[in-house]
Amino acid sequence: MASRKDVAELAGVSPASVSYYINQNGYVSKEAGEKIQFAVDKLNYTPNAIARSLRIKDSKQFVFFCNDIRNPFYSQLVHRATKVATEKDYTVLFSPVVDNEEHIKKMVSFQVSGVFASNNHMNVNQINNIAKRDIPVVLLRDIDWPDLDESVSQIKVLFASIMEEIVEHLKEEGAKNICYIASCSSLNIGKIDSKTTAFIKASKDIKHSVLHNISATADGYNSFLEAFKEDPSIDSVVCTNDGVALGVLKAAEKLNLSVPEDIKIIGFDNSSISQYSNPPITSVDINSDEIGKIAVDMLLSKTKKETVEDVIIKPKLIIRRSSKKIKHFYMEITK
Amino acid sequence: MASRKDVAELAGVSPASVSYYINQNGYVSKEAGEKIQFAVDKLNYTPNAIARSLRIKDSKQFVFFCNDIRNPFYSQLVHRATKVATEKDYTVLFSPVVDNEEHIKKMVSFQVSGVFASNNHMNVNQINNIAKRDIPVVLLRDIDWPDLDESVSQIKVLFASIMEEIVEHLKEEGAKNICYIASCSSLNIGKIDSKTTAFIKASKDIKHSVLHNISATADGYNSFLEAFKEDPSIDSVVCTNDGVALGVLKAAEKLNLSVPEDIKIIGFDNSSISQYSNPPITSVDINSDEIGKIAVDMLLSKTKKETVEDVIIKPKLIIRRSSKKIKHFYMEITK
DNA sequence: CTGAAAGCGCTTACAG
DNA sequence: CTGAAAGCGCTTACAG
Repeated sequence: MASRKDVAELAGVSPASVSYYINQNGYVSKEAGEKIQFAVDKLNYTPNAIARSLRIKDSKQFVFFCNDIRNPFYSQLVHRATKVATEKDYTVLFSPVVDNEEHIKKMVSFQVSGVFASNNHMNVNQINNIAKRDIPVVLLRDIDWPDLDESVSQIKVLFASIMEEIVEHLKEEGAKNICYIASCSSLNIGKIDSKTTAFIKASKDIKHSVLHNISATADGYNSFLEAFKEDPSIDSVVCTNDGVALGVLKAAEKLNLSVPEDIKIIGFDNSSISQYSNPPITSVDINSDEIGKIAVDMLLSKTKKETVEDVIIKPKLIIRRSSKKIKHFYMEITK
Repeated sequence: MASRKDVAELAGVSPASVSYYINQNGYVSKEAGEKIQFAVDKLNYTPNAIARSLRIKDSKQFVFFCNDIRNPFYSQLVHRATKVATEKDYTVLFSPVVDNEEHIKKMVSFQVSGVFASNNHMNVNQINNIAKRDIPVVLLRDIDWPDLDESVSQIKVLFASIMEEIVEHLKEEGAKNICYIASCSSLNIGKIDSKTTAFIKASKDIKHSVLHNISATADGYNSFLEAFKEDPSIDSVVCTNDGVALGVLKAAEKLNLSVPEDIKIIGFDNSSISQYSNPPITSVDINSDEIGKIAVDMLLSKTKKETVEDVIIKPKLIIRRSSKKIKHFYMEITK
């Protein structure tokens, strides 16, 4: 691997001039520039980003802690975020390991320029420790943490209002007993996500129940089979994501229940699964693509020490045939 | 941010001793160790990974170039790979930007320990350039590159045999005209992926066609609508992934075609979409989870200069109701 | 316009 | 058992 020194030698200039030339700062004569460019091409030289990072005390790497990119919500978010980061000449360190103190420390120790995290599987201290090191942090807030370091910027999704809208819609369609299938675990105190909290609050006037710790399609399928056996009066299921909703739909089919007549199903994320399943599934559009872009933009602003306001995301309910009887069949395909 | 020097001062030892203590090499007395540990805790010290990387000329970062993690095949692969890498104390730099020469150079310039790439959206030179820098490279081979640097290790999926199996199966079910929907673009010479090549070869005795450059569900939906309008004799569709297959299924529904009687549909990746859709979709299990683990294991071995054999993956055809009339309805749910 | 020099925070052979 | 010193490949204020 050619280093800056090799380039300088070949070009017959000092190493400093090579730096000045590469970074387009400082003065370097046209003649010297040409010699340097020739040497750079010849040696296929790329500046060592690690050395540069150490010197300027910034690696231009953002860390993304996302518990599970197999969830389309996150894969979309990370996809867009990495694209935007790349355009701005940043690079992203991705990690799905979110509950290991040592690992988090390690990721951050790469003199990282900023950290994005979704807080449903982390704890406040982990986030606060990063923020205390003066590293910009943007949090996709799922759980309300009163003692969060105030330097942390948040992206908040308005689950309270959308859950009210969902419950209202289900009531209009005749729901009497709603089951919510949550991805968060009920066991960990302080880890009930705001989606679940919002559901419980929105359902105070109607019979309801919550199933915890389910996020895969297969788990949705099995857990609904079980839940329905225990309580056949369940007539509506709201699911933490579309994959789970698809599992519930399949379970309903297995139980010979008609959707939406016997059982109404609602998912989250408005993924292609919900648009294209049969019947299409009512879902909530949270625009994770946009959140990915927003997250990087916020990180970038924080990097420049600009003041960054928290961002509020207002989800949209997309009603489809899994929750509403629609007389004339039509294709519910958005966009 | 506390540095090693701060710890040394607080503990009353030399910076070198701190290093020896942290890295568990060299000798440091029990007494000195205790003082150092105290200082580390007090200052919440974490060694600077960038400085360490520069010194040992290795960042313990792997780069993953994956064109689109929104595709469940890749999100599963990357998910598992990052988990395994983390266990081994490596970190992963993820990038979906795969066609930008400068960006690739930049990622690699972090004194990276290894690179994983899927080659369907890159070119040989990009890969060879990395390999020439003596960086371990593992390639998920989609396109056959004769002039690939021989230091590159490959994971090859046996598409030839599985495509034969698929075409055979479709013929048995009465297929006369098969359409393959490919994600690769036909425009770029040398970029036809081996899946497409394998399909064309397997279909030499039957009428067939290929649609290019389609990888999202919506595109699958629209492209099939169009293709069927042009050629209503199409009775089978093989799709590059399950998402596309779901789109085709929806299009068939829209056209009032019965599946599998009028039109047989086959997807790829055996994702939960294919297992849980209605009807369930015949698909090909490639075990991307396992590939993620294998990729990191190979990278790790190459890092230790061990000889690494190429790996052959044999996909499995999972037949479901979208391609085969099954008399007694049952749930085709694997695992 | 150009280069010598200090320093980013580490590791590690070497001398004591 | 411990520490002074060289060096990883850069950037950048400073002197010429």
